[in-house]
Amino acid sequence: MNITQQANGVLLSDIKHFDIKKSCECGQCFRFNKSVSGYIGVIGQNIADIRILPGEGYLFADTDMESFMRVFYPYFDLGRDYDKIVSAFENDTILCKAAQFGNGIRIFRQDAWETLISFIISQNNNIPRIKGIIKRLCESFGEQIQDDFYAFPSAQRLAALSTEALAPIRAGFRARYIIDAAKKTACGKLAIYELCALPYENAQKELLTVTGVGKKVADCVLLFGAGHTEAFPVDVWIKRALAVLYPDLDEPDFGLYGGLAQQYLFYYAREKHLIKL
DNA sequence: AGCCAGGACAAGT
DNA sequence: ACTTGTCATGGC
Repeated sequence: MNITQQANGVLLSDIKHFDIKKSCECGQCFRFNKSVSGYIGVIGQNIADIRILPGEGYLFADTDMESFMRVFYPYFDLGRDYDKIVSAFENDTILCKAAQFGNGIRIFRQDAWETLISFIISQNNNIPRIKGIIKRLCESFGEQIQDDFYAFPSAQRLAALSTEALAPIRAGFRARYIIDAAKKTACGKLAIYELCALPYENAQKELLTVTGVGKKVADCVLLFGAGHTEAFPVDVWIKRALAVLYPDLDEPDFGLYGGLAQQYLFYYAREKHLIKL
């Protein structure tokens, strides 16, 4: 892996296990969109303008080394050895196949608060509409960064709102869940940024105290927003995938990096259009 | 037009 | 402990 300062940004080259398309479209994040030559989205207060340079790598446009190392390096999980993780899957031929198919998927380290709200919104919903609701949420209550790019609104800001005030984002029955999560986070009852330091079970228990957060949403927050790589969110797609791929096992355990296994299986199930039960 | 969506919850067995 | 209806909205 090479990281070099260029005139118009930072170039990431000679990188294995990083497919920006797969990583942005595997359903883990909702704030990235296709651009002319890559993907563009918001990370905290920063705009990530990633341009694909075929055969060369990725150019992170309009940024410098300092910002790259502080914001993008941790977000895109660049310090992790994915080869090592995948090698731990090699005794599982099914998982190996899924891992090969999904090669390049990285687990982004998203903001825990943003992840909580995003996956509350995700319940009984589809990805295009989830993205729309989150977009309206940011445009309505987040701070403008530049042009059409808005930061994710703070818990304090949303905690001051009524469910009626959220009507414009059209979150439906999830509006009151969002407000409840905001209030618990803003007052400190839910220590959202401590979840990464807690053992998995304890962290999950904390999240389950929020109205509208069940096991699946909690596991998504733990995996995508709190660095708990062992979290294994079970949704309808994973249920189908497990039933088809592991018909004899009722609850397969993929270990410490089950979260990555889950992403591979999820991507595999969706892209291969695995039949319904 | 109608089914269903990266579920959770409450009320019923 | 399992099963079922309901929730608000709109993508396909």
